[in-house]
Amino acid sequence: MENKSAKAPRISLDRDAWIKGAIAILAEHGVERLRVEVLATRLGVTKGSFYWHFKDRRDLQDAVLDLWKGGRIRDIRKQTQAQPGGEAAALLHTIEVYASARNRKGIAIEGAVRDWARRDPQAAAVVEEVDAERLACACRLFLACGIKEEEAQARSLLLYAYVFGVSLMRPGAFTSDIESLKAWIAERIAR
Amino acid sequence: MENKSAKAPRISLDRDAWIKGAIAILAEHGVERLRVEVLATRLGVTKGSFYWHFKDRRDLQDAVLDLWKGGRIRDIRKQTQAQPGGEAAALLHTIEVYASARNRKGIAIEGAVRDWARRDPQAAAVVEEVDAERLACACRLFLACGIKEEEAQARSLLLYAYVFGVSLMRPGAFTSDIESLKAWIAERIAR
DNA sequence: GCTTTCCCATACGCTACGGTATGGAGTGTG
DNA sequence: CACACTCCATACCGTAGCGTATGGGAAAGC
Repeated sequence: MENKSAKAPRISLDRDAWIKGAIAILAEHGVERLRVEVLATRLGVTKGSFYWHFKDRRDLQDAVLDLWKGGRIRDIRKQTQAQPGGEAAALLHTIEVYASARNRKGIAIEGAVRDWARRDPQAAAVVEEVDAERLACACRLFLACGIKEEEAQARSLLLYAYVFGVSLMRPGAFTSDIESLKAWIAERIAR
Repeated sequence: MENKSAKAPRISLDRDAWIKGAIAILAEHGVERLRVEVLATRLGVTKGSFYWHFKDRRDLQDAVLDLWKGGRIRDIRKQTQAQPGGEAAALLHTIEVYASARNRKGIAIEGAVRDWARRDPQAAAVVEEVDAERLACACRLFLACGIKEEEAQARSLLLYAYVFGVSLMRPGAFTSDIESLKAWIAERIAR
């Protein structure tokens, strides 16, 4: 029983609200389940609204990729900026941020996008760009630590491959103290 | 125009043929696209046949998981058996096998299953079992190399996380000589 | 030859979803 | 007040896919 005077104050979604909702579904269920009717229902409207803001489903997907790409590049630059002398700490911090169990939502999105990229060229291109930026950022830090070019590149690749790798493993039953293992690994990568 | 005397000799699929076909689709398009009608068409029959061999779609999926699990466990045990003194070489060989660009089909299946595991508890359980077995196998090799328990565990985790991580990265544009980078990384993990 | 069993085809109902067409309520704007 | 613009609802069509019901042909056993 909704009172007429208390009814929803004409919310009026914009493109961004749709994209954010889409990213949420992406994180929870993957691209395949990112459907316009489902998303519309979730946002409390019908798909009639969707097709006013977007040309079609693909249009939404492209917007999602764009937003994600921008956010990731901004984030990695922020995470890897270090004052002179603090580069090693920044590296450990980066590993910590990406490999830790908090940041759940971000890891879920990351995984969904990477899976998406395995079949979609657009998504693959975006992932490649983001990876390149991240590798470059890490590489800069290693170089600032006095490590020579090729080794810096190798360590950067190892760093991100490891970080993304653990995100899709479940080393739960492997050992009692997973954290000390991760600490050892971080040291081996960064130093 | 099919000649009556030349028509197909009553092929008669069995459960295994369906499962193998399912794995092929899994590798190419992921679980979400593993549909019984599509699979049936691909095998040259209709879904009437499918529902004779399987209870439902889930039944097929479980069979796929079972077959994959068995194969992976058998494979990792075979890959990691080494004569005394050859353990370090076996480790490098393991990295090489899992991280190299050949073995494409296997990597594709691996990726599809891991993505599958992010939403399906059954798949997650299977992945966890396989991971545990692989970690244990690698750990054994490290221990045989004279590395102490905790470090062996850490290195094993690093090994597989790295290997699975590179499988979903595209470090193509990062450097000119990706192979020497991978060689450096393999050395750092194994020795 | 007849029956049983195996394997598959056909036909059906149902749901989910993409995309379009169209109307309509709300909010400004002249 | 008339009009236009924005945002959304409703209705509709077409396709893909799951699962079921049922029949039918081939091979095997009797």
